[in-house]
Amino acid sequence: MDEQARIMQTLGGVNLSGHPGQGGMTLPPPHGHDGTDVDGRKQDIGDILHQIMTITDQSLDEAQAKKHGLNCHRMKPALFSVLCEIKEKTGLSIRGAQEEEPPDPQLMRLDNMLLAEGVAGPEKGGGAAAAAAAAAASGGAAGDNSIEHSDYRAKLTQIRQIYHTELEKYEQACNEFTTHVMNLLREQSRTRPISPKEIERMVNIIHRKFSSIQMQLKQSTCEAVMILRSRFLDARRKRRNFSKQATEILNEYFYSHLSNPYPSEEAKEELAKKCSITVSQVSNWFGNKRIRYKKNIGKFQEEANLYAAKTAVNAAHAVAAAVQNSQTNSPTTPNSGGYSAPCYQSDGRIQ
DNA sequence: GCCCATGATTACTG
DNA sequence: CAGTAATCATGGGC
Repeated sequence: MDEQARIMQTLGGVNLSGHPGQGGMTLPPPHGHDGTDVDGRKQDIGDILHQIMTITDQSLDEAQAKKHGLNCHRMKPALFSVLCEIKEKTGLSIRGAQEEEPPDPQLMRLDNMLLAEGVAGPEKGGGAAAAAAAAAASGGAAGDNSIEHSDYRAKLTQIRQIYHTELEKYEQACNEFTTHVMNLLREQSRTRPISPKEIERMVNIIHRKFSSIQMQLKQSTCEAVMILRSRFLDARRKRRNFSKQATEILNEYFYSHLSNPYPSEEAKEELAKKCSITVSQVSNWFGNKRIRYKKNIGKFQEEANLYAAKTAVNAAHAVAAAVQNSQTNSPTTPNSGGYSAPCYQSDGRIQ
């Protein structure tokens, strides 16, 4: 039994003895609640503190001995029955205070969220749920930010681990404390009447206290997941300019198909591969480009001319190479960029 | 720090 | 569901 328990036990024992002032542990008489005697109360508290501070193993042993003496006292059974009687009379108020706890809606919400995020619940499902959540958050664009996905999963796993460790700790502490209190009460029940109901009530109080701590844990875990998610979503929205090369390839395609700048799915895939971006990024790019070009053709004129010239040079090179090729050995016509024939005029305008 | 360019998102349409 | 138009939010030049 630890020091605290011994103190409590001693206090209980001494209190019960009804002989304050003996045995080195004196508790002040109950105080009036008028609040006028503030100085006196301070003095009392000071006394109590002093008594606690001056507790020694010796005084505790003395108290134990006194308690033992009391237990063996011939008047003890009579005193015990009187206490039982008093208890019986005051028991009504305790019974009246009985309450069945309805499930806390906030706790349920937190539980549901933790379950949905894969933090609570079975391990295997957790990872899958997290991955699914991540995929859903990315708008279904598969594979485009797998780095963030794994990062997200790793962080979520970390949160999950911390959550479970803490939860376990709380549970253990709760059990330990409950056992401790029950032992204490059992011990005390030898000198004062304690009904099983009271013990149950006490256990309930302890459990409620611990579950409120658990609720805090759940709340902060939820917050952590939320922050992680928002960061993840922010990262998704973060814009990175495409490489110069990629923009060039896209522009070349756009201006060489100015009459119909709608790449087919295959063309998009090819462009995506060439630019090291996703198909949806290619679609975004063309969507943006079309609308921006249409809105201000004048502004893009120079660019259009530039790419028209570029494509023309490419085509010329291709032709030259083809001519050279045909002159040497092969009858086939090689393709410079892999694109279809440009359908632009020399000034870059749509045909 | 401002301002324009630009990639991403969203609401809407056919 | 692809495409349009508007809008958001950031990058980057000045």
